[in-house]
Amino acid sequence: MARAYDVTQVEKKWQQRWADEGTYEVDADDPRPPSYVLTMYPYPSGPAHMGHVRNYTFGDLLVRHRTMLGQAVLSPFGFDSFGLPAENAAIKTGTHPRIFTDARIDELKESITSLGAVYDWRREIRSHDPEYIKWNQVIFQKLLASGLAYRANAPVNWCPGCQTVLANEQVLADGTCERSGDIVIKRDLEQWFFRITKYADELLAGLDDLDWPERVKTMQRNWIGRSEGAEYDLVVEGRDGSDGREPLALRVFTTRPDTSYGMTYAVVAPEHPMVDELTTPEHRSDVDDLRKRAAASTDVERMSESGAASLAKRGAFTGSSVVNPFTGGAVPVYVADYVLMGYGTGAIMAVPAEDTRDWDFAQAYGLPVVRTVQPPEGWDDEGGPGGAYTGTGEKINSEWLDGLDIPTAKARAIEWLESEGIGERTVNYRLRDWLVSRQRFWGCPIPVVYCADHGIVPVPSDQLPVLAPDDVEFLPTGESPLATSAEFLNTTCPECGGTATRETDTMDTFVDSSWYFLRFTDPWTADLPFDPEIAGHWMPVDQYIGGIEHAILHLLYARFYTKALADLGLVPAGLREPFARLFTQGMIRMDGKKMSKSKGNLVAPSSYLTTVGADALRLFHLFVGPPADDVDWTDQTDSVIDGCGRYLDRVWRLAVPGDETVAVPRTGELTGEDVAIRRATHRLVDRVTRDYERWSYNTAVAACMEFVNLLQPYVRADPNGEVADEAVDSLLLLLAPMTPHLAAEAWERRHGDHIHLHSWPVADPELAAEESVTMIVQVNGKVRDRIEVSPTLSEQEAEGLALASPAVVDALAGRAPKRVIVRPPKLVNIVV
RNA sequence: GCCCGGGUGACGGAAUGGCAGACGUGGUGGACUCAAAAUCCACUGUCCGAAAGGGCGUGCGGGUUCGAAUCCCGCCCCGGGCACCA
Repeated sequence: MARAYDVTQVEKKWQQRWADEGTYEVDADDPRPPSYVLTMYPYPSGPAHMGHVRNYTFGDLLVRHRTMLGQAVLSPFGFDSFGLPAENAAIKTGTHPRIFTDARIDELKESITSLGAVYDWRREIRSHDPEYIKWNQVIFQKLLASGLAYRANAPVNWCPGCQTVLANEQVLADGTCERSGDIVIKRDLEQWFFRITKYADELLAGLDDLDWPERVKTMQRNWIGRSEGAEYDLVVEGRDGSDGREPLALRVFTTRPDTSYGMTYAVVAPEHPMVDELTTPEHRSDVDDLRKRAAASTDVERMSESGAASLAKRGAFTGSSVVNPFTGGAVPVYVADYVLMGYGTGAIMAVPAEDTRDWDFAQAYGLPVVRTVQPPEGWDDEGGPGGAYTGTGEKINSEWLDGLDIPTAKARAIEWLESEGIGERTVNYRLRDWLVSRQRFWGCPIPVVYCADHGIVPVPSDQLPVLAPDDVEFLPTGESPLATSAEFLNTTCPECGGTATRETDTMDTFVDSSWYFLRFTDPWTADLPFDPEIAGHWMPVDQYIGGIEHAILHLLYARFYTKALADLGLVPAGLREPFARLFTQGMIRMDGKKMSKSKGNLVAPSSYLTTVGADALRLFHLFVGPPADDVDWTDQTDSVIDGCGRYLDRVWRLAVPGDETVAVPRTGELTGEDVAIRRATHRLVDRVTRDYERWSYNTAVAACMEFVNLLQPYVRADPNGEVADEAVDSLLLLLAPMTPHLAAEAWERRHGDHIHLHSWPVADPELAAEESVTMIVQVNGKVRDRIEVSPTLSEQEAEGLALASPAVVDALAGRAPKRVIVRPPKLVNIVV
């Protein structure tokens, strides 16, 4: 596409200028009000893709806009540079991950810069940088010292493809690995955890005050999964202690203690520690079979077998019974894999009448049903819905709870349990502690050693960072490659000097990304990860921008880390939330699928940079639709991008003096047309300013296009010089955050100075005020006339004008108005 | 199953109670040109009509209102998230 100006030369020139002049470098002592705009730091996978372009366009626009609004905008950039792709490349090609990663970073950095996105590069972070590793390890040790990091043996998620364990958050709903797609299996391993559950309540409550997309908050709420209920003991029949044996009770968790009278059996998870004790000899083989099957099956298999039909093979009777404390009656105890050891107490009271899973199981095993909530009429009739009833209703078959509503009955039941000492009110969370160990090389080493005498000993701070050695075998063995380096593995105990071995696991890369935004505020302090005061100056991030895919993982971990660091005194105690506002932009789709490397449907931004240029590509991303919406990349997209380039050419011709299509300007008295252009200019400033504030960039661009459509014939005919200059200058200022290169170059040619150092234009409401507006006149809601009226028209005048309109007289055809709705100056509606 | 979004011309979208379809893409016609490109101008929801003009029209069915793409109720479809969590 032939262009009106040398796009490449202009864009390179300004990218160089912004870097050389440090235009977007700010410090904490800057007198302007601080603002922190952050785009999620990327994993460096090579040159930027279209998703990056979209992401960084929004971020860059905000940085430039806020700077023009007079704020000191902190705009740092860094790289989430630890991770599996580099290690997999090392396994494949033998290139060291560091060399591989640094090369990818150079490519990404270069392509980000060529978009015209500006950052304070002095603050650049790479997670694999030894300085960053050191502070990562210091923080780990502080978490360890405070009990927030701990080592435990637990059934963990193992991804055979990645040859490492995964956090719960990294396992998808279908039981596969979010990264490799392999089916995740369970393994019992000794691993490191962060005690995120300690903050479950705060993580939940804190969401209320965040200016985040509602769906992200909902996803986090669901993930934390708080549920209130009660735990109580079911005494095992014959084991109440009266025969001299140790009393034995099964503790269950329920959110519906009000339904206790409907308990017709109890269930324990296959992994429950009491299974052996509960199982009688004649049921031993059934129970053992079930436990074996449960242990061998993956979550995928378990879930594929859900439904009443397959429930029969998923449970077994233990032969024991427990006593329902409410009724005093005994009910049988089953083992079934629909009860999970990891939630609540791993045992439940089963109420088939009011729980669908219990209902299905009871059907399969012929267990009785006792309703404790009155279902709606017809529920149990022939042809009625039948089954478990989980809705509201009056309590029945529940003795002293009868007639109550469910919430009241719940409260009464808990009061009774507590007064009898049988149980108590409890809160359960779905959220599990964060498993941070990874059996991989390319990550931050966990800075502890194991000593036979002293157990787990942190590596002394003067020996940090613990860095991975280069002499390792990059083979995916299921054990960290670090374990293959004898030099690394064997060390001495800092406590006693005796022989010790190092921890060879590395940290989940989500640890790195849980505090990088804090390090950005002060990456220079020598004796701390960052100065708490300076962090407090910039934090929280005023606007965080990223993809929806991080709705749970990164955003939840970063929130946890911020709270933990605040409690450890590393950031001001009052800083409880890292990201005040979050924006999640839509993804780029092609052929209905997300555009990504793995799907093989990438469109490279670089090809556009050399043809239409960065400004046109940026403008396209802003113009194509609301920022939060997905973008469909179609056959038409190139035409739209060309259209954006065409628009910029028109702006160039209007703005750069010496173009023969601009008429010689006139001075003196303003004509009606001059006033109209001036009004349009001020209205544009007002409208675009408001559109920026509400993230409506697509309409802001549309308004600018509309303005050029109006302005172009004006400057080509007989323009007033002052009016035309004000129009063009205002337009350039409004475009400056969107298409920075064009705006900067055109402005420099017009005025000789730097547009991005100018302040944002302000509309004069008087000049923007319309002289006349179009009033719609309707008869019975149908438009019959349009009348030009003064904006300050009175109701009487409006009605008079409307009734006098020939078109209205025509439409009324002699009928008398029944009612006249007058909304001056917009509308009159005559009802007959 | 549950929880969010969303459904408007050929296409991306605009309008959040008051002129539906701004702006752009595509299309059609025209100006300029020897010609093409570029540029500029006009038209472009649908039906009836030569035109003037009029009817219809925002997934479907109802409702509220002088007035509904917009608010309410019910349904259909599409996208996303969650899901043996007791």
